[in-house]
Amino acid sequence: MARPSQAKENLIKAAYDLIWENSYGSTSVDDICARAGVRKGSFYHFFESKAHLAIATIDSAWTKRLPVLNEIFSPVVPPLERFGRYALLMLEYQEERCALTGHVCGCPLSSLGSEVGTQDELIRAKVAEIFAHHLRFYESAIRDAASEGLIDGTDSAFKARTLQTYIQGAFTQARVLNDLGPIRQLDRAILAILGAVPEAA
Amino acid sequence: MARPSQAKENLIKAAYDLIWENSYGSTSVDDICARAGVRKGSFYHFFESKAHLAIATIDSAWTKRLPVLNEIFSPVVPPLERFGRYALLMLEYQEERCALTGHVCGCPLSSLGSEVGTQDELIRAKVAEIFAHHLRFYESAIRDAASEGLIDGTDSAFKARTLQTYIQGAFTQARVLNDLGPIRQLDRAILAILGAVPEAA
DNA sequence: ATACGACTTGACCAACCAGTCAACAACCTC
DNA sequence: GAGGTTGTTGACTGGTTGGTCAAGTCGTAT
Repeated sequence: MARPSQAKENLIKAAYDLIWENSYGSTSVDDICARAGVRKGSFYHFFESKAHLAIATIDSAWTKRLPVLNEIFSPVVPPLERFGRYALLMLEYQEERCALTGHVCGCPLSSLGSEVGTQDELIRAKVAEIFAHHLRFYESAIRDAASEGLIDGTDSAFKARTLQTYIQGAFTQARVLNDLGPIRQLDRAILAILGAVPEAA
Repeated sequence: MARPSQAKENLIKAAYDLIWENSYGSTSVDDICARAGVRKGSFYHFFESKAHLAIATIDSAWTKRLPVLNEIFSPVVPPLERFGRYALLMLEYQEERCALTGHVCGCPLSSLGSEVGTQDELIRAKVAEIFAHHLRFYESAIRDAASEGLIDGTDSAFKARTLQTYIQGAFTQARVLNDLGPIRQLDRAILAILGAVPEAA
């Protein structure tokens, strides 16, 4: 039935890389097609618009990220250590990207969401959706940490939101300053925000 | 000598508003000229490129913001109250913009810096410069708070950086979620991050 | 083997993009 | 009021933008 084709996957990968490294607005459909080795006609066979590709890109990235988060934030892992592992993973991703592109690229979701947030409601909502998923991991780890007496347990939801806001800020700042410093401090700052003594690494 | 003209100021104001509300990439020189009521030829009489206008926009905004910060972060104001006033001002700005545009717009510097950070080094560096200025206000207030015994005084520089990262995250998140919530929580979260009991408002 | 739908191709479009330019108008100084 | 500088105008360019389309190609289920 289906004629086998890697075009769709190639387009998603190319778009993800180009938008992350540059920006949504400065990445043209032609750029994406060129990197993917796909003709523009095929692009519009798979995606009805550039915005729809961006959304597919987010979905694809989330599908790949979810099992990783499930592992890191597994209830088997000591609650505070989950954040340590998460911070380390984020640092590794950023270092890898930075080595590849010569720039600190920050969070692809954050950058994209901030760029088009006021203009493309579909993309904005999709980014917000993924953020909401992340928040659940933070909340769960914070509640577990509180129940083990590792941190103060009042208003876990507020702590989780604060943490997410901070993490998002770290990525944005790293990109703007073109400096991995904020990502390197992620681990320490998370523990500080949670009010934990930094010995759970 | 100089023929009086408001064109330059109009262009800066128009660019500031349009880029803040939308994005750098999606704001064309024609758009800016149209809103400013200025012909494109005049644009290029005052600015050598779109990027140079963006930089002039940042400079102009900073020149207007500096005396406000000097007042809020005056040594005359109790250290922790400075953050409270700052948070309130930020909320007022955001509410005003939101009412005007129908969207939570976040921090214009942050959004712009994140968008073009990997592509335009001049703009990126200019945004980073303004961030560095802000950091000094935070550091000073934190040191003052510590010397008054209001908060723990170990590693004020780290606390200031953490705070700035958080504040930046709050703006980005507010924009992406199209929700003033993160800005409304600014006051409380800042005090929590500083480890202060929330009674200095 | 044939037929059908999934995929590909390259040419095409109108709109828009940042930036240019030569001619012109208004102001200030002298 | 003459002259030089500063600001203004609108038409122009060459390239790029997101998106379209008709014609073709290929795999596969029957």
